[in-house]
Amino acid sequence: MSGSETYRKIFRTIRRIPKGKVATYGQIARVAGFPNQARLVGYALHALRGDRDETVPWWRVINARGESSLGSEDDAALQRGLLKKEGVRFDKKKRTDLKKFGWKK
DNA sequence: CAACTGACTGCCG
DNA sequence: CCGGCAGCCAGTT
Repeated sequence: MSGSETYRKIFRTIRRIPKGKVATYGQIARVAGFPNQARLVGYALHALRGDRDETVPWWRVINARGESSLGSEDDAALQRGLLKKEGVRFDKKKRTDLKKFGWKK
């Protein structure tokens, strides 16, 4: 179990991301109250993989480069698919424009 | 208890 | 634009 208070704040923040927008790990961390701890966000989401009960839009969280940071290209493709369904576009390098689709808090 | 590891990031060259 | 590197944290071994 990873029901720590820290993770809850992170999940709560991720749920605020509006549909059709994406946020970076670092941004989530900052908004949740943990500046410079992007990795912590990555951890929280990684733990989420086993807990499907948590309704968190994990696919709206990407790295600072604007691309999916998932290990396998397979999962990355799935994430892009979910985002594309919400209107987020990716270029041929599989990157998205954070200036345009980035979540403006 | 120390060493590893990983859904990250900013800085350098 | 891209690879390399150190800082950061929590959960595992």
